Amino acid sequence: MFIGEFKYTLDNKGRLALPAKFRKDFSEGAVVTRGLDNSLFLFTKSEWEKLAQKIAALPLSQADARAFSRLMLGGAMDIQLDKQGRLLIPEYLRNYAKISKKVVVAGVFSRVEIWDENLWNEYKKNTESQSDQIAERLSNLGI
Amino acid sequence: MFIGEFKYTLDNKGRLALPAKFRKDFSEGAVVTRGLDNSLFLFTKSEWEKLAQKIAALPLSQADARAFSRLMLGGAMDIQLDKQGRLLIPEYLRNYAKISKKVVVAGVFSRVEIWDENLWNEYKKNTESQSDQIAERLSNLGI
DNA sequence: GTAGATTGTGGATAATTGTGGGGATAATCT
DNA sequence: AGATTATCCCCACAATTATCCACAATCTAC
Repeated sequence: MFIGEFKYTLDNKGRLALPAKFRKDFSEGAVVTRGLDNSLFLFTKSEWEKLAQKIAALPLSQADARAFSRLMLGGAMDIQLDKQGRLLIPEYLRNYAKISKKVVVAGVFSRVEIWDENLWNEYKKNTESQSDQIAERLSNLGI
Repeated sequence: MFIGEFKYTLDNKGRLALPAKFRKDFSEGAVVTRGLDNSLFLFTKSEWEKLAQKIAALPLSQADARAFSRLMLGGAMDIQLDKQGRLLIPEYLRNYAKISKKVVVAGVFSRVEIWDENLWNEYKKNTESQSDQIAERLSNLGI
């Protein structure tokens, strides 16, 4: 299970270090693909297999199912860590996630998310303020 | 399993390189045919057999089924890679997919799709913007 | 606090891959 | 038949990518 939030900088070859605790889980390979809110998802091989099977089972005849599988399967990429525990993120995924230099790596249970630091901060700010609102609304309900 | 998104340029003989990771799967030959959304589909021999069986089993009485099998079966072509892992796409398929020079090759699980780069970008722009639908589909799959 | 190990980051070198072209052979046209 | 065109096989080479090594900063253990 992946938990925690870590900051890294891409070197000028586009390589990204993973948190040391995560590395052994990816020793057999990793799969990155497009995630939500301009993030990237990183799965272990076995988690990915399960997901890919489900996506591939969607009907070819439906246009939006095709679009979805093109985004997720076509966007996915098999990669493996180098000896220092780094991975090279393909350019098109870096573009998708608007990743420039500073990156946040976050463990979210069964997957790892990769964010551009600015987007991450922005997103956190928004959700934090939202959670305040939610709490307030809850308190109005007497909780 | 084919995954990933790769960019190539056709040389002036019309040859298209395949991603190195895909090549061994096509060493026994490949089948290209008309795909959906103005792309071309590329199958391994064995995947093609399976799909062709399914299509052939469609009821001849339905006009849609006839049209679909003409599209896929009629457009299909047996080809094989040269020693550098390139394939020569027949002209009528290049025309169908509006392929000119820059090409995107995308792995989508059991098939490989071949797109003109411009059409691919356009298509992606249209689908990426529907991120809420993507989120919904992902949560349906348990992500 | 000090010594040793670990980790983040940067480069150098070696291997692979993308792309181009020449020439031999086969197919097509006049 | 002869000429023209297309197709396949080989080689070549620049550019990209993977692999290995290096080192400073940080952390851990005693």
